[in-house]
Amino acid sequence: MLKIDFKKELNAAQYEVVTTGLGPHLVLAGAGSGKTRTLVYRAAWLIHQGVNPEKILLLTFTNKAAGEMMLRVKNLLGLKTGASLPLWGGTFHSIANRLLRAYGKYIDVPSDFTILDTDDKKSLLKIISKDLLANLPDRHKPSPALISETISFAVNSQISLEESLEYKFSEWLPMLEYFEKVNKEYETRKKNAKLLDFDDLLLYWRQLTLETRAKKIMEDKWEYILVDEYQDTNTLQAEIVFNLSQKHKNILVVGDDAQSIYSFRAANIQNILEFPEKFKNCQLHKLETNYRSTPEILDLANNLIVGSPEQFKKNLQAVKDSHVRPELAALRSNTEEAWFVADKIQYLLSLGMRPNQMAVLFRAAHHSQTLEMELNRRGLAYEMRGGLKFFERAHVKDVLAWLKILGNHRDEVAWSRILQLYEGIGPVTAQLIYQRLLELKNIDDLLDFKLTLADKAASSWSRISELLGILISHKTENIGRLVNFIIEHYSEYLEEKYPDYRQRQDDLDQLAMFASGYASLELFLNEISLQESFGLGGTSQDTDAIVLSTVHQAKGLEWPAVFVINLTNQSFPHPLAVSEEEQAEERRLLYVAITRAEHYLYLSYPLAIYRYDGYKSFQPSPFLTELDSKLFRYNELASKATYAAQDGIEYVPDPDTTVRKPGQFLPDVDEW
DNA sequence: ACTAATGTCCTTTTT
DNA sequence: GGACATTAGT
Repeated sequence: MLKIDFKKELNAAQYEVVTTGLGPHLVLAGAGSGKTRTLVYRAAWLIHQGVNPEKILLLTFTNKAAGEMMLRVKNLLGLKTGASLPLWGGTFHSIANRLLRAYGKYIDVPSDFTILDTDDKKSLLKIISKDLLANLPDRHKPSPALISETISFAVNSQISLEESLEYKFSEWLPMLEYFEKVNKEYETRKKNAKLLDFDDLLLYWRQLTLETRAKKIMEDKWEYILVDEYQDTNTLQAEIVFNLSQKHKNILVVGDDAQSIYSFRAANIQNILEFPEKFKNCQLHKLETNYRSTPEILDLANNLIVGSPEQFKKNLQAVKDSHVRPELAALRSNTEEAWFVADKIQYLLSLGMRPNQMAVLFRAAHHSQTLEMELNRRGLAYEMRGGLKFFERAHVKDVLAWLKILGNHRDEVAWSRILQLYEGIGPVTAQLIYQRLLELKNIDDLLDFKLTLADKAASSWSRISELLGILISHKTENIGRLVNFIIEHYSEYLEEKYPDYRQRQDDLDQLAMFASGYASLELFLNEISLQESFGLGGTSQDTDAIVLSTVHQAKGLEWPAVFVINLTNQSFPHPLAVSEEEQAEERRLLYVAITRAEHYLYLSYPLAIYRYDGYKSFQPSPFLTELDSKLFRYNELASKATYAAQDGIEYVPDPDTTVRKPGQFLPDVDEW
């Protein structure tokens, strides 16, 4: 094991946390204060103290964060990158998945369950919804997405369906009974098909912590629990943490209440606020030194968060040297905004900055579209994060559905997806076939399974069973090979349905390549459903590309130069965020965006966006116009729009304002 | 029962 | 501009 000079490599506050005694600890860590570093060193310190690494559980918020943290622990301990670390670490969902595969039997959860992602969940709810209220036109029924959210929120907050409905979509309260019926049926169908959704993973893990035998196993397994991003845990997760730490009481959680941005997913800020009451003799620590950003950027962030009703008071101090003030730019349209960003990027590149030192952040995944086109036009490589993931793309899911059937032939969602790809098979026939398929004991029985169907459906079924025959007989072979069989069969449909089939074909080839690295079907299916694997979908980790990301996805990351675009009154705060709490969360979201930047920060917004129904004009985000104007450098339009907004006037740019072209948005007043 | 064509609505964030 | 629901036709 490497020798680590803890005292030298950490600041005083971090050192205190890392080397603190046992028992419960709450660490309030501001943005950029070395939160991850502290957690990583804490794990290493415990190990240096002679703690068996297997006794440590490290819970994080995203798989990316987990991967990075495990890597850093390894490096710190002097282990090779490829070496396996006996310490368990991951997201709540991925740990739950591992546990349930092993110990689910104690609470009647089959070990070979399939995980439903959000999209799968919606399709199952859609099937059920159709069945239950066939006579009612859809416009009078809540959408599957709405039902899904209501159920999810209820489970994760541990409240009733009624309370969840009242809180989230009170206008649907009159149909509560329908929600309950759908939910009940949803539970039944999941059970029959051996399906677990994301919420079930947490729900059953909590159940495991209450079951005597499983509880003992977990207590023997972990004596030290470390949790990152605690401000974004939900009620269920907090209960799991509480139950897990009852025996040994060695629990250390890190979080920042100013960065709580997941309440839509039932994150409960009370978890962190009430931690000291819930855990007796809890020690409170604060990390208030920011190592990331320049004082100018921090001033802006602090000024923004002043308007937030925050419970724990922190005062973030910068240690970096002063630099330029952040720049605020208003542009006449979203096209101009894209030119502006692209011009600035090329300017920074000319200063010698690398593409991967820059990121463009935005509120919603589709806000990047115009910019993407512009970057493509200029031949600038970028990596898109947020929005549809590789494994959520329609064609990828189609191919995966075959593998899922192979792994669990009762998977209703996968069957329904595949069957309806074929001519002559719609929802009704698909359901009929599925019901018959339930008679099968084993997927192998499918080889001599006979069905009577109408002409078109019958010929489709024979094509389906032909492929299944091939797959079943090669079941134990390399997964990449299986995927190739499926692609061969599927490509005809792909070319017909999608004009951009070439690109999609590439995706599938990548999938085959990726799949060939797995030894077993179970392992493969397991991992993809929680998206634990990186580097798929056209980009790999170490590509030198500009990052385009939603603010949510950017959480925990940092870049020397950050652009936050589309900061209009119609997107930040998002118009659907109406309540005071939601507005406060939008403010924290912008806070997270701003605090990602180390040296350069550009905030911009278009005054108009061209859409299908003509130009629509916008005003600057209220979060911007309320800020102290001395904190920015403004371009001409931005200063006019800001003054107008402060006087409560809508600003429309003067048509005589000099119109600029791409390449003409170089710095007006750049000071460096 | 399914498909193709027409009409209508909304447009967030994610494990 | 696109997802999705409804409607008319096979």
